Amino acid sequence: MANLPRKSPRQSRSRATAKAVLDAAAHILDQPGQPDFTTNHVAEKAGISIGSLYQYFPNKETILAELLRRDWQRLTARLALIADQDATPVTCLNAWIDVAIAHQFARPLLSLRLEALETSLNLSEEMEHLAQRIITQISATLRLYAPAASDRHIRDVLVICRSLINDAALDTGEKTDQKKLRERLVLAIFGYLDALNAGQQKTLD
Amino acid sequence: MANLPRKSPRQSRSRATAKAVLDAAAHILDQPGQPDFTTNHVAEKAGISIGSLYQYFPNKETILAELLRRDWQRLTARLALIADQDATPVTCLNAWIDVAIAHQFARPLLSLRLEALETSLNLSEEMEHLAQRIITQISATLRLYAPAASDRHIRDVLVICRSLINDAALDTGEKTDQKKLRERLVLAIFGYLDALNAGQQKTLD
DNA sequence: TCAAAATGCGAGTAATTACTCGTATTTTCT
DNA sequence: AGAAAATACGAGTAATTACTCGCATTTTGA
Repeated sequence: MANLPRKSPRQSRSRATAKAVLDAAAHILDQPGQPDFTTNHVAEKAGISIGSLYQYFPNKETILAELLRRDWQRLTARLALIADQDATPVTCLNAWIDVAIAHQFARPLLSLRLEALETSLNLSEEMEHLAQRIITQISATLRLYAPAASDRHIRDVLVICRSLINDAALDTGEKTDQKKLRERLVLAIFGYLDALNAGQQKTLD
Repeated sequence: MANLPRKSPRQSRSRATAKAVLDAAAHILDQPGQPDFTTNHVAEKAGISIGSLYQYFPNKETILAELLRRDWQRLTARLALIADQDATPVTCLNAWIDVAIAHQFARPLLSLRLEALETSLNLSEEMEHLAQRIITQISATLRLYAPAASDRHIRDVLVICRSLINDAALDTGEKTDQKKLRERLVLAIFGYLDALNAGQQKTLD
């Protein structure tokens, strides 16, 4: 795998080329079935030559990393926007759920596949930091609702959310109703947290 | 991809060969990092030649399919055993949780990776049927606890269980405590179902 | 206008890897 | 024992695919 840094696009022409690559890659990865995600195919779909592709992406992995970076950045930006409005915990959580669902439904399979690569791809520190900040915010809000929740409990809630949303994204047959998905997410999250609160009270008795 | 049927092992020697292949494959897939799951490597780890491997497995996918079949069969057999004892719903559910956790912890990464292949691999009808039977049993038991649960709700509970167990399997750092995982699973399952029951009662008022 | 820089091109290279096939060895069975 | 069947072997083949490099074309800037 080549790892040489490539020049970054200076002219608008080359910026369009780089964008075409990312768009084509995103499109390919959002298709059902096992995607033909080869560099040659990406270049073809982007309407450029394979040589041009490698002028701005030093290797295949870089394309995925950039897609993941953009996806993640878009999501975290929206989540942060809500957090900054310091509303009540429940309002915050509800808004976050909406954002997460909308994000997943925009490009269901793409999000799903990028997420699967999260561990194998090495993200930039910028991303790591951004991610940590969002998780901290969500954790803080969740803990306002369930003060006794451990880090593990918080993580559980996030894992549960992801799995339910991902499962909905896999529903190719019948279009999953976003509103109903929302209701079920609320059920799962607050079900878990309420049970946690109740259990904690019991031990406090 | 060759698809010719190969002869099935007749002598004990060849049965050992086939077993060695499966054992090696399972071992490779249970290692952390991206596994070197190539046919040549599997044969090498199994201590046999690549030619011998292809004498009993017509192609690479067959190895995975057989691994998945065995894994799934072992799990469903244990789950069915519990269901046949017709205990109370809660007792059943608790026993099932223990089985699921033990199964996952036996070969954490292997289970995880085989599960990811579940959709792309085409399982035998025998497996499909067996799976459906187990799911039906679990669904019935869950519905005894939460009569108002829809198919979707049942599926949610199963999805939640899988995700929490899988997430625990990924914990390479600190060994996740099985007992604590159990408690959290109970929290998630009954939290969801209790919330469902409560919500249903509310609309019935 | 025109040289230099930037960008585009795509046939070709090198590495990987699933899978074959002719041959050697071992086991079975009479 | 000895022929036939079963099993083992592994160098070699064919297909795929990430990536290069020399050259053509376009854009920039003075």
